[in-house]
Amino acid sequence: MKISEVSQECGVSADTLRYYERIGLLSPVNRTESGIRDYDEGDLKRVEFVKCMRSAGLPIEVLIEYVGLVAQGDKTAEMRREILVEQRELLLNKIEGLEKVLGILDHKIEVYNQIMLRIEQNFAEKELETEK
Amino acid sequence: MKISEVSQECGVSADTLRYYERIGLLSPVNRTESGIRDYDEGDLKRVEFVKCMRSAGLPIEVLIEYVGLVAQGDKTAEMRREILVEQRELLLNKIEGLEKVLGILDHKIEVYNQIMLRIEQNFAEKELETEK
DNA sequence: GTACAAGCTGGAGTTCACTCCAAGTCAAGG
DNA sequence: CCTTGACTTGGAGTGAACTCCAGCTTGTAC
Repeated sequence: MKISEVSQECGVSADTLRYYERIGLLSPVNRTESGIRDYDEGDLKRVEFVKCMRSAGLPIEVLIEYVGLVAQGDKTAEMRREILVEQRELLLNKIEGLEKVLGILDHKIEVYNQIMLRIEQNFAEKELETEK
Repeated sequence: MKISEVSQECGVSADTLRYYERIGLLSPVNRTESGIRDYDEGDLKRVEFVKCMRSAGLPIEVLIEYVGLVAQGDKTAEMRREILVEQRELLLNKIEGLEKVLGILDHKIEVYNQIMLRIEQNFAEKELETEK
């Protein structure tokens, strides 16, 4: 599978895929003899994982550390778990913060709805007055 | 109230407060005759609002548009409501996305927990073997 | 009244995460 | 074979949102 196909499949630009590899966020991908990247299923999965975690705002640095630990094998499992637990906690806090803001927005919208209603009523009253 | 106090109170740096004012995200604050900013309750509220919306990732550009409309008075109420509704929708989508990722993280952590458990068991078994 | 902390301005610098570019190599169709 | 489009690299550029700085003025404590 070549880079353009992975890009299409995963919704990640080819530039970004190369960038991720360069900074060590994706382990080096196999190449054809002429040097063109040839992604396999495992690569696909790793790309999807990174994409998913990035979509939740996990910093690239943390993910680099994580994939570095994966590369070091089983003995780093505990450290990886700790990273995941920490990021989970941060994500939960973030979601809770966003939900609060969502509530505030909902409230503000409700207030605007009331205002719009009153303006409409005012308008209707004026219509009536004009008819008199 | 001077800038350092507002900064303290709202958890927004003085630099950021000046920056927000410069780009029109906060309406110009009253000054003492010598030119030093003197924030009033209304300013405080506006700062809190901006801080709150920014914390949820609403883009500065959108907020500038919004506060611009507020400055234009009642006739822009409907437009403001539309902005809020749109941003509410975006925020909701974002939260839903984050919740999905949270679920994935939870699942991954659970898998790691199983692994850690197995490693511990292995360890215990080896201990037993050594005792034999 | 003299330090010195805090305020001001315009502009430059920083960080994060890409994104684009130039210049060269490679592969498939006609 | 030759064109055309996709791939390669290293490095430069971008955009969002601050953050810092130099050089100046102002307010406060002793």
